[in-house]
Amino acid sequence: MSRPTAKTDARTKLLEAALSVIRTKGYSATSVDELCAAAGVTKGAFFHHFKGKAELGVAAADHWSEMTGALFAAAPYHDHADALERVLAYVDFRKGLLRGPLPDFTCLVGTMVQETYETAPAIRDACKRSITGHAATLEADIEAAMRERSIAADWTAKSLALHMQAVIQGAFILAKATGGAKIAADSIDHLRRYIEMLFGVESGQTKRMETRREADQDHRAHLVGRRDPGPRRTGRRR
Amino acid sequence: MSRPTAKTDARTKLLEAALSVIRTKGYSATSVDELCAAAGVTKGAFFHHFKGKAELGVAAADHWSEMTGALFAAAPYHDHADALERVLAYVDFRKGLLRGPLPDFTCLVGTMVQETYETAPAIRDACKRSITGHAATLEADIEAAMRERSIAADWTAKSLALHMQAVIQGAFILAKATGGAKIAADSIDHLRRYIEMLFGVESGQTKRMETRREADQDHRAHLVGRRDPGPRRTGRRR
DNA sequence: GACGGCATACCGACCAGTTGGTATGTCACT
DNA sequence: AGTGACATACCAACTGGTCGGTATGCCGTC
Repeated sequence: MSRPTAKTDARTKLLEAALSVIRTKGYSATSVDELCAAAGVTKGAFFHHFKGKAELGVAAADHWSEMTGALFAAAPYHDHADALERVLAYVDFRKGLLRGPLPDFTCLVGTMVQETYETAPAIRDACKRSITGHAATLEADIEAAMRERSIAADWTAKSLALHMQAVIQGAFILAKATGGAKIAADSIDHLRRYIEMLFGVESGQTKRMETRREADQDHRAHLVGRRDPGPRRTGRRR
Repeated sequence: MSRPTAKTDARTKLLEAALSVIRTKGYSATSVDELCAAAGVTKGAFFHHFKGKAELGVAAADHWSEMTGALFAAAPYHDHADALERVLAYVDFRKGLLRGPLPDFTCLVGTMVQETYETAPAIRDACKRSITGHAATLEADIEAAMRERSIAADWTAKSLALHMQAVIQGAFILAKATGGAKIAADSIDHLRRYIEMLFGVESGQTKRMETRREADQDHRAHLVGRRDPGPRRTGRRR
């Protein structure tokens, strides 16, 4: 049924090329010819597998969802027994991904949706699926954390999960604007601090009225190998 | 020096058209011809004022900085005597801007930089100037708030100002993906709560261990017409 | 096990329209 | 008569997309 030519068929090569090229120059600026050249296939192959450029856009977003889905599913942040720690470890994991050239760690669908939200509904929807689908994988942990820590909040697990995505997407934009990842890492630090505060974690970070003078030094220390001593309390309330 | 033909010269019309068209379809997908048509001028006028499309991109970003700079400079959030309240009022102001069609309230430079960060350094730099320049206008208030509230933190006013921009930019992406502003408003709510928590504001929002059952109801109440009872302290500035 | 029939995967020349950009001209002021 | 502010006409390169063709595998039939 699907053992056509061999290992890497043209479709897969085109999809893989699309991720790389579109993340570098955007969707609109990426031409079909360039995509074919990058994938090492001909235009005939392109239009054999996709009805047009727009369909490739959708397929690329879906492919992105699969790739990132697998990456996050296999990531170690799930290992923590404590739900809140899983959430925080997710944030750390995202921060850890901010390495290498910008096109390698920024988000395909975040880029694409900005160019297509008004002009290509099919692509926009694929991007929406990708983002909200990924956010949904965080909801259970956030909810569990809320339960475990007895958090009664006027925000929902879903809204926090989406907010986390917003911060990450925004961090990518700042990174692209400044040409470096540091600014993105700083923003993710703020996100982590926010989550800690939401859940009442007393980290060594934000304290009031104490004029701690070592504060400025351990700026990034909290993420390299950070591991909270353990769940404060296994118990739940409610 | 600059009273050429009349009220709205071609350059200004092109710039204004650029804001609208680029925000709708992105920079790459916007053609010079379309820009000219939208501005009601000819191609000759375009290339008379700009060396090429890239130069228009830079000029559009600079124009955007001027426009938004004036908007925010004239905005009422500066009126509060309390620095923290100015910062929070800024957040509210940003949230209040989330009205009408998406292309009307989303950010030009946030869109452009995603398409040009690797291919057009001049545009990227103009976008960077726009974002960091705007963030810088928040720094003084944040710093003053930190002083007034005696906050000793391991984050800087600058990093918080930039984080606020990241959240807003990310919120725009989510809004574009979902086709609505609500998701962006929710994210800005989270941002507000974060700032409140950073500064130790005891708002009616996130409480722990109290099983408040009205929490779920007043979900959006806190921003529609929110106005803290008044400055906590008329206190000094610098 | 050779056969024709048929589908899939891919090739690459070609097309019409669009792209950013140019060359030249007009015209109102100064 | 020169200059800034446009307009018109035009172009070469590129755009997304088409189309006829080929190579190869799988199938039931004889």
